Amino acid sequence: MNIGSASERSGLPAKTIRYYEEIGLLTAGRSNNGYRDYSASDVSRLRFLKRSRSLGFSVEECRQLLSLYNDTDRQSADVKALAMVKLADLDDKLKELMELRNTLQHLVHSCNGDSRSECSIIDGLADETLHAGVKN
Amino acid sequence: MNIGSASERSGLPAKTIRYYEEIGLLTAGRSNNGYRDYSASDVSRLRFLKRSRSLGFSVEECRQLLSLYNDTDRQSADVKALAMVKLADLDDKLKELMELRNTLQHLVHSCNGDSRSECSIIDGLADETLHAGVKN
DNA sequence: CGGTTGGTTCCCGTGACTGGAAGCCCTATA
DNA sequence: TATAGGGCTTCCAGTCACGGGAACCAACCG
Repeated sequence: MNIGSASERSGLPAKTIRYYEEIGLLTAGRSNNGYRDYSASDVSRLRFLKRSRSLGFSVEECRQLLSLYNDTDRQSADVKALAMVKLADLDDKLKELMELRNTLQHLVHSCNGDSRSECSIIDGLADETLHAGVKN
Repeated sequence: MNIGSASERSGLPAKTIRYYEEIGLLTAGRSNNGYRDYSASDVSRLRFLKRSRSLGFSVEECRQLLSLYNDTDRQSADVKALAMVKLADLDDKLKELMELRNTLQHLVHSCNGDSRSECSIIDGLADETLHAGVKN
């Protein structure tokens, strides 16, 4: 099938599929007219990539996952190890974002939000000691 | 003071400070020798920028915040409105990341992680119906 | 006077695409 | 059969927020 159908069936934009080929993630065959030609299993792999990307794996991590996907002799422990690292990354990122959110919420709550110029958000952004203060 | 001192006192790399000047965020004066020359209030603004960036504001949002910072006649409601939008963005992002994390954790838990090739993580990544299933 | 450090500008690279231009290929319709 | 359209191709540029590094000038130290 042409790239348009593969795009539709995988949910990935054609541009992205060509990009993945360019970086050697997934190379399709070519028809006589020069068009890219995708098989059903290519579409499966594209879907695999889409889902892995949407779960926060980087393209390089997807490259590893895809090779594990393609290798039917792999050990599930290898996959699990990769996923657990990613899970820990996500937890770190979540923690960081939560702290950030709490600091910002603290700033928002402390601001009157009226027509006066005094603004504790601005003051808080200017004063880095507030950051540590919020953490406690 | 030179850019090195401004960098040290603000905590921003010199590269970043030059970049901010290039995009018109904060323009410093120049000494006779052509070096950039920073005042104490420039350093305050740089610190303000650093903190705003670290709280998840984009450079364009920082541009707005900085103009509010510079404008002593502003109304605190304007600042609060901007901060609240950002807070809502952060909440959205957190929610999305949490779902993502839970899906991944589910996949990790369901995998035996042994030497066999059967791997429910790989299966889960290949099968998008699992995603909806995890949400419920 | 030479060496080191710290400024300057400029350009390239990052990650993961997205948009757009120029041109080929295929099909449907007048 | 001519042509209009849509889909496909490649290539180039832009995104965001810088970071690395080259080539060159300025300041300072011994």
